[in-house]
Amino acid sequence: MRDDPTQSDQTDGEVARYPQTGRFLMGRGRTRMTPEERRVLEDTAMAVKDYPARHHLVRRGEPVDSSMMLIEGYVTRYMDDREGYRQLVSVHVPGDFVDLHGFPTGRLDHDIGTLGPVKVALFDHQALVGITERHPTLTRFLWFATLIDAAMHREWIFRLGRLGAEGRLAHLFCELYARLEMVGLAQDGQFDLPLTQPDLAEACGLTGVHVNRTLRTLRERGLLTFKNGRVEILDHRGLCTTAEFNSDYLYSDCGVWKTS
Amino acid sequence: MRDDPTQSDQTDGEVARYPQTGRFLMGRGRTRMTPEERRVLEDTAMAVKDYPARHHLVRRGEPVDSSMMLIEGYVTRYMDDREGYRQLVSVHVPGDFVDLHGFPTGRLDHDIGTLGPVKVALFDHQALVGITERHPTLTRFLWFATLIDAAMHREWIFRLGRLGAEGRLAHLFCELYARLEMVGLAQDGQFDLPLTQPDLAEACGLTGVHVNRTLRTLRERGLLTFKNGRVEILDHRGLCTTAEFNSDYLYSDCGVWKTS
DNA sequence: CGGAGGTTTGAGAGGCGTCAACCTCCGTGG
DNA sequence: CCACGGAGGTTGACGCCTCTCAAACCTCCG
Repeated sequence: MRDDPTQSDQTDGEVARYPQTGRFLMGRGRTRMTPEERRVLEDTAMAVKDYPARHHLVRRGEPVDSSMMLIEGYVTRYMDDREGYRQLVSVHVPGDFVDLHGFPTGRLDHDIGTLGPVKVALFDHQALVGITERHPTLTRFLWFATLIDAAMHREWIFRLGRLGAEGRLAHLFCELYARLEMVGLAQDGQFDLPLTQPDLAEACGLTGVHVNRTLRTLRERGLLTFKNGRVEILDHRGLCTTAEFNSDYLYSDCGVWKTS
Repeated sequence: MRDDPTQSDQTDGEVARYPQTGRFLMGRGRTRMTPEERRVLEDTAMAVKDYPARHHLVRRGEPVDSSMMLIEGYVTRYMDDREGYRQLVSVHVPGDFVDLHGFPTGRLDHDIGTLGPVKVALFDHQALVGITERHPTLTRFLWFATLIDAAMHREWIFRLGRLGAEGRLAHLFCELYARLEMVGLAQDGQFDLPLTQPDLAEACGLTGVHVNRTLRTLRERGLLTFKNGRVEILDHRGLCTTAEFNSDYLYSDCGVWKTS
C-alpha cells in the first residue's frame, strides 16, 4: 500500500496539509502555486458534504451560486437526448473542480450526478469573486483548471468522431488511469471505477451490449480487464496504441504516459 | 441589406466604435461590459493580421505568447488521428477569441487553421496578465468566453455520441446559424460557410461520401440547402427537431432560437 | 426465496464506410 | 481558343461495424 515512496508520500503530505484542496492541480503545476495561494484556496472552501451513489447534484439550467471540488469518489456530467438516453460529457476524479465553470457563467448547460458515494467541498461564488480581485495569479490557476476540462472535452470529441468501439473504451481507460495516477489514486495499472457497462456505453456513444462484446475483445487481446468496478491494465503500451492515446492534453508535469 | 434595423444597426455601431473587438461576446452579455472595459480590451489588441484560406495558424504543442481574436472569416481547430484523418473540434466565427485558452495554458493541444481568408487581432499574453491584475471583472468576461467554447465542446460530444448523420449535420448548421446571427452575420436563415463536404465530414465524424448523401436527404426533406459555401435554412423548426438542438448552451441573451 | 439490476450471448437488421466511376467546375498553360 | 488536370460533388454496389431485440444467467439483497 505504501510501496511507492515518492509519489504517494508527496500526495499524502499535501493532502494532510490541505485536506479539502490538496489534490487540486496535483501533477499539473500545483507545485507552482505558492503556499499562500494554496492556503487561500483551502480557506475559501465553505463546507464539506457527502452524497450517496447515483445522486443528482445539479440540474441543467438552474442558477448556481457555489461550485464543488471533488475530494473523494467519482462524479459525472451528462446530457440527455430526446428519448432520455444519456451522453456523459465528463467523468471527474478527486482534485477536480467539478463545476467551477458555473462561477463565470452563473448556470450550467448540463446535469451533474454522482457515480459512487462522494465527498465534495463547496466554494461560494462570492468568495471566488474575492479571489479574482485580490489574487490574480491564483485566478489564472483556477481559470487554467477549467481549461483542462475543455482540453478533455476536445479529446472526447476526437474519440467519438474518429475511433471505433475498441479505441473509445481503451481511450477512456487510458485517460482515467493517467488522471488518477497524477493524484495518487492509481498504481500498477489498477484503479477503482464505480461504473457499469451501460455507464461506459453512455460515455463512449455505444450501447451496453456492444460495450460488453468490446470489453471481451480487449480482454482477449490481453490489454485489460474490467470487473466489479475495478480496472486492471495488463498492457498499457498496447492499450495506448489501440486508443491512439497521447497524454499531452492533460497538461501533466510528471507524466509516465508520455507515449508520443 | 439593412432591412433589420435593430440588430444590424446595433452590430454596426458597436463594430464602428470597436473595430477589432466589437463582436466579442456580442449577444452574450457584451452589453454588461462597461465602456471602459470594452475600451481596455480594444486597446490591448496589438496588431491586425490577414491570412489566406487553408492556412496553418498554430501547431499543436508549440509555446504561444499571444492569442487571436477573429475579426473576419472562419477558423477551425482540429486534431489528427494516426492515419492523418482530421477531427474538427471547433469552428470559429468573427468575435470569437479563438485561442484565448492558450493564455493560461501556455501551449495548445491541437492545431488551428483558417478555412476561408481571415483577419485576426493579436493579444499579447503579457498585456493579458495586466488585465488580470487590474480588471477583475473584465477578466471574468474573458474567462467566461473560454467557457462558452467548453460548452460548445460538450454539445459536440453529445452530437457525436447520440445523433445519427442527419442529426449531426443539422446540429452543426443550427449552431453556426445561431452564433452568426448573434454577431450580425446571418439573416433569414442564410449565411456563408466556406466549407467543403469533406470538411463537414471532419466536423461530424463521417465520411465525405456519407455527408453528400445526408445533405441530399436534408434537402429532400425541405430542411436546408448547402451549395457553394452558402447555407440556406428552409425549415428551421424542423431542422432544430432533427438536430435535437437547444441553444441554451450558447449563453445568448437575445436568442430567437429558444426552442426548448 | 424471489426480484432487480447487471452481464453475457445469439440472430438479424441497418447505418455508415469503402471502393470506384463519372461528373462539373475552374484555373492553368499550350 | 482549347486541352488538360485537379478538387470537389454525386451516385452505385458491397461489406462491416454497431444497433436492436431477445433470452438466459448471475449476483446481490431484501
